[in-house]
Amino acid sequence: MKIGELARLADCTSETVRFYEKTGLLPPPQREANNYRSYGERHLERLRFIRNCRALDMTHEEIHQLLSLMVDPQSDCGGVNQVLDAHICHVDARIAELVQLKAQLDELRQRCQQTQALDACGILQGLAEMETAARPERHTHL
Amino acid sequence: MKIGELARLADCTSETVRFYEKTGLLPPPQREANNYRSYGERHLERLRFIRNCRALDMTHEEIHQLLSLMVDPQSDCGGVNQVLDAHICHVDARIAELVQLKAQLDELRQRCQQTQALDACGILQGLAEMETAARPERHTHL
DNA sequence: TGTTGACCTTGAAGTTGCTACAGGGTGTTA
DNA sequence: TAACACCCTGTAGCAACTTCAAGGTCAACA
Repeated sequence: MKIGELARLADCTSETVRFYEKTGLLPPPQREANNYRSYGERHLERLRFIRNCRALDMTHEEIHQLLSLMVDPQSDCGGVNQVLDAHICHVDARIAELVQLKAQLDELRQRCQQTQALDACGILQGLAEMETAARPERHTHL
Repeated sequence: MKIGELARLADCTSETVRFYEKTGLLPPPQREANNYRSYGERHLERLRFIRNCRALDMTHEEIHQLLSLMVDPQSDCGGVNQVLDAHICHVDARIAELVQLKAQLDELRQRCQQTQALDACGILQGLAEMETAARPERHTHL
């Protein structure tokens, strides 16, 4: 099948497929006489796998790891489990960050209960006076 | 004061300051005879304001809006409140997305309780079979 | 036969908010 | 005079794509 059909079946665009090929996530397919890319079922399976991982917000690197761990039929799925556990930790960490951020924002929002002069606005005062409390470094990509 | 001192006082780097100038978030300062940038208190206040907004994960565009809304001393803070409310909505939306994602990941993780052969691993099966359920479009930048 | 339209090709540039050079100039101290 | 910390400009890199430009291919229709 051609790239457009593959993309449709995996719910993405042709550009995304070409991008995955360029970055090594998807192996280069065969070409037809007219230089069009020609894909088979294996490609579709792999692309769907990748898209599913992306739907779970995994990075390309995490996906790469999974794909590498899957090539050796002798190996067990311990590595796979580790990658997933680590990813779940990222998500947990990001949720915690955002919940904390949300609390800060709510507190700031409380400071101005009605429309008033700029000078009196508690939000602007808050934004001016906040201690640029060295914001926690990102440990996640989310 | 010179750029390095300004940056230190606002807890960022000189590169970041120059970047803000280039993108129009910070106005170009005067220059000394040697072409060094020369900043005053007003610049520091503005930079701190920007850094505080960034610490709250606002985008440059949101910050731009706030800064624009602040220049007219006649106006009230209704616009400011709106920007903040919209931002809080973004954070709420992102938290909801991630919580939902976390649930999906936990469910997937359940499918493989011990290290086993790749073929049997419920996680890999899950990743292969998941319906690429057109993942919800991002409405936020977070 | 010509042409329209849908599809394919490559490569480069844009997105966000910086960070990290490279290659130079300036200024103070030893 | 040299070392060193600081400043300057401009460019490239990150992630994961998206968009655009400029063109090639192919089937169908008048």
